[in-house]
Amino acid sequence: MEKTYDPRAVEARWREQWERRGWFAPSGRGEPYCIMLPPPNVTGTLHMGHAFQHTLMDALVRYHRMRGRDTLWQPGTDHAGIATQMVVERNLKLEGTSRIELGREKFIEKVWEWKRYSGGTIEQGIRRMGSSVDWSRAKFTMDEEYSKAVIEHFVRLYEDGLIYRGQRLVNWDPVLQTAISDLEVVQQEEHGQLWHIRYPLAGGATYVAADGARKSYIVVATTRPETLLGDVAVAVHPDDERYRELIGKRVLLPLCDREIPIIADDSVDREFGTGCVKITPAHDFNDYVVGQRHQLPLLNIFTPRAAINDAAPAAYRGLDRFEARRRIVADLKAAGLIERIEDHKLKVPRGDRTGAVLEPYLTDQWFVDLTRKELPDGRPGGWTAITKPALDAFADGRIRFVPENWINTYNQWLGNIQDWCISRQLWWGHRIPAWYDETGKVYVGRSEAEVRARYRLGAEHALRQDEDVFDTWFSSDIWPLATLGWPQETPELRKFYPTSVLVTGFDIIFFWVARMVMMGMYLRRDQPPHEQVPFREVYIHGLIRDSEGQKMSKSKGNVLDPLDLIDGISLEALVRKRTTGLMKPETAPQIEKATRREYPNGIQAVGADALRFTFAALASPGRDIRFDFSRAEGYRNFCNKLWNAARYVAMNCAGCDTGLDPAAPCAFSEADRWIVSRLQRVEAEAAEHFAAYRFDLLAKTLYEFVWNEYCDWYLELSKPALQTGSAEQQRGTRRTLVRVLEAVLRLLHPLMPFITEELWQKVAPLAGKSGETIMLQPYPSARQERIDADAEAGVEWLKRFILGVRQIRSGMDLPPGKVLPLLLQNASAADRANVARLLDSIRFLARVDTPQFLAEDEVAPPSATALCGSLKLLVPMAGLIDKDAELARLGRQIAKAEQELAGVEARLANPNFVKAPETVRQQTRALGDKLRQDLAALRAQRERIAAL
RNA sequence: GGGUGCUUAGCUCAGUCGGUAGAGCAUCGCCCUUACAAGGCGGGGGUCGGCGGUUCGAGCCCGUCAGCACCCA
Repeated sequence: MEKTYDPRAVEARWREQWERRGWFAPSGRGEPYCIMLPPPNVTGTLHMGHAFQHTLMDALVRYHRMRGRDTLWQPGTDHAGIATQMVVERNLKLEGTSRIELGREKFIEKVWEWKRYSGGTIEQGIRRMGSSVDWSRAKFTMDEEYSKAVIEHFVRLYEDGLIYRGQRLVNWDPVLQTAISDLEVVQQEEHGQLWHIRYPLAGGATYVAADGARKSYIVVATTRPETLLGDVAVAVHPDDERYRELIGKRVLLPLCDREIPIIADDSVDREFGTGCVKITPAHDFNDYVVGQRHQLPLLNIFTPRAAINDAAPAAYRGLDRFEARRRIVADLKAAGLIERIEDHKLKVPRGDRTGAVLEPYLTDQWFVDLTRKELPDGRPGGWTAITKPALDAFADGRIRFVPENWINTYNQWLGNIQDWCISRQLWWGHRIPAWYDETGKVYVGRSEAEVRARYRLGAEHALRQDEDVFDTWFSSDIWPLATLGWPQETPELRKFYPTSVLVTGFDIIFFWVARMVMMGMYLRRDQPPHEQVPFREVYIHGLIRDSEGQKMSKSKGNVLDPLDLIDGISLEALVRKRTTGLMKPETAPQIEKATRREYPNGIQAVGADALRFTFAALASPGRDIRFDFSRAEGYRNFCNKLWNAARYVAMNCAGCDTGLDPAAPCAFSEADRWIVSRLQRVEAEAAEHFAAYRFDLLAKTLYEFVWNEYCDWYLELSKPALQTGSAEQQRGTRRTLVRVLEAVLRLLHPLMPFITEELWQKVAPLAGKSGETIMLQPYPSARQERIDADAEAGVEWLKRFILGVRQIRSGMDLPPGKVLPLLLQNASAADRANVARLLDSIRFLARVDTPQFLAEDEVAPPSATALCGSLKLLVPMAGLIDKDAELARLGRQIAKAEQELAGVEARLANPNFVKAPETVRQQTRALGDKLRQDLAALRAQRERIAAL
């Protein structure tokens, strides 16, 4: 074996083998366990969030597979409507053409081309992480079968009366020219202005304003003066004394020569601006509601690109909305109608993809009803049939969140949900299965043929399919169903639905989790209640941020590519990667500088296992992760540690008797029994941590066991045993060495699949295990009867003893290799027995001669001292030890003990301490006694040395 | 405005049932000891954000203030 672990070749070999042998597929035996991979964008690349998420899912899947469950990890990709269409449009622009120029059919062909070109990238990334997904079942949301399921989904809801088409205000992206979901709107606080505009009263009327002056106008405050063209009323609060007399009167809308009414509505905030607000129902969500209440007309003044349309006065037609604002403000100023302009902070809605300012826009769209209790014909409405069950599933525990407090977020959102606009004015996606005849009458069905047959429409009856496609989430909401074959009642669907756990980020609880629950349950409502839900648990993980806590983004230039961490990357290549293709090229120098500062030597390869282990170790619940590269380096070192431990075991056990023959007796030392005992405890902890999704504690437990116990102590203890032990003892130690290591490899396998597989192949035969892969071996579980309290106590004593000698050695600057004489004073019978039993270990690990016991009345020579309980360890000073150094060392120890004793005594002195439980009081008294004894011994020693 | 989370060593974070604080990295000293220098051994480093309360005892429970982050309106 090489001296250092090199992940590259090992990883490539095993991931190829695992997949080729079909070991990722369900075994067909055992209780089902299923995780649905959140389908990534088919044309995307693997980012840190995926890598993190995949680590956790793969750990779960490998764990349960090893536990004998019939395990399916269902992979696949999403067509990601808007995102993909935008990328392809950008590419077309570079080629000097456009979507419109190509036409729908050719454009879609281009998208498929792009998918074929870049579609494998993310899947390769997933493979590199070691994810054990069942590739043979991989699905794509635009697959023919999947698309059929999406259509079925829509048609069924439609037939149940839960889908309607209507003209409503939606969030409109004027750049993409499509409706987008509320969830895709980012409300950004920006600096703007508040314009105070005079609206003259109609017919030359006047009134006495609040300041006592008689005025012929009222003042309306607005952040969007251009929408004035679409005003249909001015509203005041009904109780507002200032304007009471004006209610029912009319104003003359500036620049438009239209008269509009002054109405009273109690939604008006009297404190905001002047207390008079303009009402523009076609361009503001609040105003829309007000308009409905007062039966006001809807006056749309924008084109789909948000330019002024022909409903506005001729002077402004065709102007872009921002230009229109400038012109309108200028014209109002010229007319003396601007009273004042003040700076104002406001929330601006922007599209999360384009960054464009969105418009509330009046369009025909398709909606899923999620709010009605009952349909007019008496059937259940969307609230009753879809929303309420999705709330109930969590309330009654059929699904639970981990960590559970996410339930609040979920309930709050679902409790206030609006109907879901599912149509998008895009070309890439599932085209809505609705057809219109010449009169505009709509027919919904699974295909045009079905529609014609069903409604008896002959070929002479022209039908035109709806141009729009579905919101992507309206297809991924049936992911757990459709990937398993729904609407067919397939064996897979019966076996794996409901799935076991969904692993995802909190940012898509609304987008995806809630919608899968709603639609999954609705479409399975004929099943028993526990079988309807799409998953039993939802594990919500944090977001991966950079080391400064910033979100990783291309534009910030702080993105890390998981593959670069696995493979390593030079500084120059990293800088190039981060600074090319920026939206704002002028930020490149800054990004370059920051990158050179943070990674002056580029990134050294750590391998997939170390990266996975890092993610697991950082996966504390309810917390975002600041990705710290030094942590990954630490776990690369851990891989190397494990590798070298195995190397040691191989060197000492390969070709030797490792106790496989049951006829040959083994003698197990205290150390052997200790490490086996500790292993049981670790195995029990591992099971707990998996059950609680505490990957961080799991990683910590295993790390500490391997490094601090198995390597630091057990391997060292095995050395004297193998050098000087009897045949039985050597056999016992070799057997323990290989068996504990073999178990450790299985314990670690779900987190670090590659290195554990590689080492297992070498170690397993020595441990008498056979099998083609560690993947399919049982996960270790604790055996109570192997816990050995005596051995644990013995080795703890030994560690204290050796630590004492090492402290003397280190404090005295004595070379590690130098064999020291050692005297023991004040030894109890137990101490004497321990020394006798563990003599070889003591001599080897402490590097001392056989210790000599001092008789009770014997005077010790001047020595450096350490304590092991009440036992005093003495290293004679003659020729070895520096008096001043030893005094300083003792001084430090005394100070420490004094400080601790002071605390203990303060507690004991508290008169109320009698209320503490007896065990605690006894513990505290014992601690005080021990400290006092230690102090006495240390002080006496200090005096003796000082007197020299 | 409503909600959630966070604040512990220089940095990144654990801390279970309330019993008197831990890890990794960094740092300092000694050591290339035959598994591992990506290492070994030892050390230093803390007013657990502030204040108040409950308690014999608070990093942990309660209240309050401050700061940071995110979500919703």
